[in-house]
Amino acid sequence: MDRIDYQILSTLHDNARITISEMSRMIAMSQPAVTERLRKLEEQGVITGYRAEISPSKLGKHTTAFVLFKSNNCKEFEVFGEATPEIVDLYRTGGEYNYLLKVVTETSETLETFLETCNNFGFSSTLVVLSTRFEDKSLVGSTE
Amino acid sequence: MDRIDYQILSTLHDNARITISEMSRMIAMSQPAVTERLRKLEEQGVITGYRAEISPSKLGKHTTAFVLFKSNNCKEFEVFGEATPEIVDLYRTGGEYNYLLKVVTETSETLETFLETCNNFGFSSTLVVLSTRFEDKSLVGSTE
DNA sequence: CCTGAAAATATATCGCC
DNA sequence: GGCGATATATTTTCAGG
Repeated sequence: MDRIDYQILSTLHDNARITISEMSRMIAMSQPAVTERLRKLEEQGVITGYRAEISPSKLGKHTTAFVLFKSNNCKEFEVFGEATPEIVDLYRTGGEYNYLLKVVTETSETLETFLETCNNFGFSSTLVVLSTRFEDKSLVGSTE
Repeated sequence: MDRIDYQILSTLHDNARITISEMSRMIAMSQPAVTERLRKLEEQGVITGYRAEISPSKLGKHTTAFVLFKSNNCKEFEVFGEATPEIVDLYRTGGEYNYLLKVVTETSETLETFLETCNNFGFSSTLVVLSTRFEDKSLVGSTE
């Protein structure tokens, strides 16, 4: 993992659909060499995937919240988490609560319905997101 | 936005680097038609970007935490948030705290240093992530 | 590990329905 | 909106340093 690998990671973090040819021009290296480096970064698990970012509001999902959760039946709760489309992220945490969920719903009413379902599994505390300042800041600094 | 648009979104959410030709085969539509639909989805802001997912641990970042924050100088705090590479996500929230941060650091020691810096801006409460069950579940159901 | 060249794919841009 | 055809660009593959 040298500086060129970091440049590749940084570039793909900004735009995962860039062509390898264009990247190879940006970083002044032949296109087959970039292809091979990229293949290795994927193989080693440094890059775990590529995803399109989709605007929740354009899909009618206008409410985002984080829910702290305390469950005493973790297996059951995780099955529920997997099966529930509103739960976008699911983290196991230390401290008073044992789960943190990111939840995306259509309106605050839909969020309320979701939270009522949650009450079947334990105790929760909700933080409503008013706005997102930024998300997914790059882990690789521009000069690494 | 019909069923085909949802198929395009779902496919790109799973793999943002798929070729349009391959997508056009999967959804049985001509390549120029898929290209045109994709162009419109980007133009309308339904798709806001494409990013590579990078494994924090492969970059030596082994600690993730969420930090609840109460600041009484929001402008100052947001400038700090932008400038601080450890802060990966920054949300404005309602309730007792006014910010929620996702923080990624190398070790728990680096997290501690970060939290000490934070104390200059207000009061915080930290939830350490033990493990991530899943992240970025698709907002578009497979049959929409 | 990288380059350069050639063959196989993919994309952009037509005119047409 | 979508299709087919074609010109341009990109990716894959591989011999050679």
